[in-house]
Amino acid sequence: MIEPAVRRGADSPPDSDRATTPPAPSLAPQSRATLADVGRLAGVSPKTVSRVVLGSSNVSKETRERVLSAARSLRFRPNHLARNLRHGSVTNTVAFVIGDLTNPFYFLVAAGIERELSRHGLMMILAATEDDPASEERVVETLLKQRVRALLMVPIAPDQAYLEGERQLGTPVVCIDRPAHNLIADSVVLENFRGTAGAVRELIRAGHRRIGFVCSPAELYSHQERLRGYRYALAEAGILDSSPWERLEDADGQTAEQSVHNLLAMAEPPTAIIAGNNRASAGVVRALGNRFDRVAFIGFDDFELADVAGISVIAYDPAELGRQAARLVVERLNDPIGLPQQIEIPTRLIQRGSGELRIVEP
Amino acid sequence: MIEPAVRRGADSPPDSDRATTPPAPSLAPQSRATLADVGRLAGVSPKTVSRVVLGSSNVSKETRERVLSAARSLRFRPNHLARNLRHGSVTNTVAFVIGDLTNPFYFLVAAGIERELSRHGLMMILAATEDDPASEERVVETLLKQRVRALLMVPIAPDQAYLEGERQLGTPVVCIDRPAHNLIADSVVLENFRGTAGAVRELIRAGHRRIGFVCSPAELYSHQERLRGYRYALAEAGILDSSPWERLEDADGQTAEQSVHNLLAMAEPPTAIIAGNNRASAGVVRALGNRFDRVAFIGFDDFELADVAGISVIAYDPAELGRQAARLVVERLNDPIGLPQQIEIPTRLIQRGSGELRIVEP
DNA sequence: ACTATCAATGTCAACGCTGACATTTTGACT
DNA sequence: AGTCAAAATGTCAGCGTTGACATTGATAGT
Repeated sequence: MIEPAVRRGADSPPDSDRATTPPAPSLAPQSRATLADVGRLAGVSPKTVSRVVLGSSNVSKETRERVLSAARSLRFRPNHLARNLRHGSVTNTVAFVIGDLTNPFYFLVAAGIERELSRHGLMMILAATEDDPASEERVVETLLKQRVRALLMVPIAPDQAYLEGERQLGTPVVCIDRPAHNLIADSVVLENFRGTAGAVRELIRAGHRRIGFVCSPAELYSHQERLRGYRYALAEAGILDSSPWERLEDADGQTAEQSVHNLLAMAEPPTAIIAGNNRASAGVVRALGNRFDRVAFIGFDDFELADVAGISVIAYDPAELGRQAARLVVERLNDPIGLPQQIEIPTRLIQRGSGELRIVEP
Repeated sequence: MIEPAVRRGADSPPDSDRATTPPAPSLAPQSRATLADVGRLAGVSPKTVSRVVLGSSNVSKETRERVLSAARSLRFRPNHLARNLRHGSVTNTVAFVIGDLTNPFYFLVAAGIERELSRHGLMMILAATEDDPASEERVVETLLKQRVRALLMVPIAPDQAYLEGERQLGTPVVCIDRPAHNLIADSVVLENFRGTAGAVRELIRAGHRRIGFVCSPAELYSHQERLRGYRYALAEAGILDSSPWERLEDADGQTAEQSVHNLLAMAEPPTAIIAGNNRASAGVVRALGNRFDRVAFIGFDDFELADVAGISVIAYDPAELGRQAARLVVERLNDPIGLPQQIEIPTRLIQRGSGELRIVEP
């Protein structure tokens, strides 16, 4: 932890010297100018300087100009810490609490958030929990001490009840990608169910009956929903037990490749595979090595150059997810009361021909 | 712009009512507890509460416990705005000013920054300038008003002299990917020159003589260096004029594909192409469509699934770039004096066989 | 019993700013 | 010249916290 060191200028020697050492006004000031400094130079009170800075109308033209020139020459920059403290400790910083910073998905979400927030004069502070449930509360606590204006988070801890008090104090909390547990909060999620269900239906239509599903363990809401959609669409087609083809073991993002090899080694291997997230997709692609004539493939989440490789995906707009979440934050700030909303970001199947278009004989 | 609204509790009615309406102490407090509130409940002075919160030793065990329990029951959370103001307006927030949020490169850098900063109790605030030089100073100004502790930036404006005063006040400025203009500042850049020079040498070794270079206009330091490395290695091989094969026109990230088609339409088309950045790479891959038997290809910057597609790249670790930059910030905070450093992040050629390994007859 | 010492706690002011309110100045109109 | 409203400016306090310093009370040493 870096300690804040109070840096007063070299023209503030220890007390013993003060009486004898003359001030050195010619040197550039070593500490920041305040309203009072500007006022002194312009021959007005700090309050008048404040009025100028805030753009109040009740300042004579010549005073305003004198103040502005003094401010410029002292490089005055209003202290928002002080201003915010004065105004009830309300900042214009919104925190985005994210599990795994290296997942490109979240970055695109963050980009959407940043853009929307900045349209409303709000700034985004990014905090990572390293996908560690225990650190979530600690990170959030730190942010609240900074008096962030609102919280955007990808919930990772099993329980967000610790935020209840904060919510009552009027801090908006918006959950991203999955809803909060034990906390009334807005959330923005994907159409997970519709996404996989649609993909499965498409595969069924092409004649596939044995369809594999490679994903992480279904602990997260999003993955549960995707699994549910997959099973539901299979059930529609009369396939009531899909468990032989479910491989929910890619916890670390490295196992998906192996899962595919396992599936292909079955006596009756699947003729198509769906990946439940972008990490799993990468694993599947690695395992299949573009041999989609053998096994059809559809991945959840688009990725760079998937179009070149001709890989079909269930796509959506991560930036839109962020944008909507930020929009909810702004809405809640303007109108703290109101029922919590759950927004669903649409997904759509982009068919690029990675096997899923070919009609398969049963 | 959202106005900070002072939210005092419902138990603070207008003055006219105050005398008649009894306070409702049973209701949860609608405003945040302060040191004074906690002190009142625990029967001690605010200062003693402060001591407990700061972990000072000079508090008796029983007082400490009484205070802690009072703090817990009031959900007390120290106000860092006030604390920071008291301590000379020094925060623990470091800003990362970034041009284009959607470039995955910067996100990985940001991830590296965040991780390193958090090891030192610092938080990262992300601000985008939308690649607009004019907005850089505005964005930075806003951040400085918030009294960010240090600035990490990808310089986009042609001049950073406006930060000189701030530097003198002790705010570390570290530039990323390219050095600052007219400002003494640390910077962390890539081994751009060595990267392209090495790639060209490898192609020369394989027998290539006509090597194309597809990139954005060489306005940025990084691109200039890459171009320089490309030309230098060609000159080493006796090829003194490479201009016919230079296509520095991919300003928007969309033109690279067209540039490749132009190159291939030449009377003597290049037998190999180097892309100067990841956007250009995507364009080249799109244009060539994996037909590396026709034209060899090496891209600057690795990307997801480049290994699967077997595309050779000049790679480096973006997170390392961020980590080093953050390290510099921490170093400068601990030791404000010292010569500015320029750190170079190594690049290395990863040969995956996108044509560059095949020996070409001259 | 009497001081010296030290631990535990309190008082006060200030960090920089701005609302609420007070005062002074200006100028327009009798 | 005298009155009054409006405009321009100033005074003061307090946002929540914590250093510097003061005070209290207990313990130990003579």
